[in-house]
Amino acid sequence: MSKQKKWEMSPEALNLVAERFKILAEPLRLRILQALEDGERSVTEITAVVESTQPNVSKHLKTLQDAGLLARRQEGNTVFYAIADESVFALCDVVCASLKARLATQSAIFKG
Amino acid sequence: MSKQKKWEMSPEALNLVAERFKILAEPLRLRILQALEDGERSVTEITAVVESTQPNVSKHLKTLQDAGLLARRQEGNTVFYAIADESVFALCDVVCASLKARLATQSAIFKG
DNA sequence: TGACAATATAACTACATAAGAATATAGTTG
DNA sequence: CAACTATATTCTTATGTAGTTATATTGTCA
Repeated sequence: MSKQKKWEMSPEALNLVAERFKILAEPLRLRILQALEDGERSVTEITAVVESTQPNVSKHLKTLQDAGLLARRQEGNTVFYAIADESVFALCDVVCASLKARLATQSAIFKG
Repeated sequence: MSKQKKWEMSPEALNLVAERFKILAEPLRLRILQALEDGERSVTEITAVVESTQPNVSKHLKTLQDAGLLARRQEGNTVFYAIADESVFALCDVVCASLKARLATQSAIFKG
């Protein structure tokens, strides 16, 4: 692992970064992103996949779209959402690897 | 950019990922991590750098430590905290790049 | 136009938590 | 032990927001 390069961010920049993390800090929103991994889907489809209510899903979809993570496309009566920023998957992968490493370390404690 | 590999995570795993994002979704916590980028620091030093109150900083330090992101070392009367999980910097870099790209796109709209 | 379907919005409730203030705990030094 | 310093904890207030329910909006088709 090479050292990350120096992190020179203003407090204002950190506020924006924190906002992005906040968007991703909701399990249902992560499930929505996961549901769209293979391509666009309608609101009804997403609602079924993530097993929530339609208004709740609509609200989260708006949040994700406002954050620039989703794109919206309307076709007649139905609205399709799609991933607009693939970096979310990279972020989740990094977190996942970190969590796995941590759990492995903790688990090793009990193996004596 | 190559496509991320398929994302097969259970809802429970996504809950854990969301929790990690939630830890990072606080500007002051990001500033604390930034303050520790170059090595360990005492609580007093951190409090001065991030310009907050000591109790508030202590609480956030505990949150970060509980999440496995910081390590704690006590020496006499003073306590030093240090980064325990370098992945946080990688995460911030990814978010930062994504935000920059988005702002560049938006800004281009006004350049005609 | 009227009935229907898909999506969005509004009002509300419940819960989580950040920040501040006061205090407690622990370690040091005289 | 007493005085002091560094850090942690407790309690409170204020704010944000996820989820629910009800309703509004928008589009289609008869």
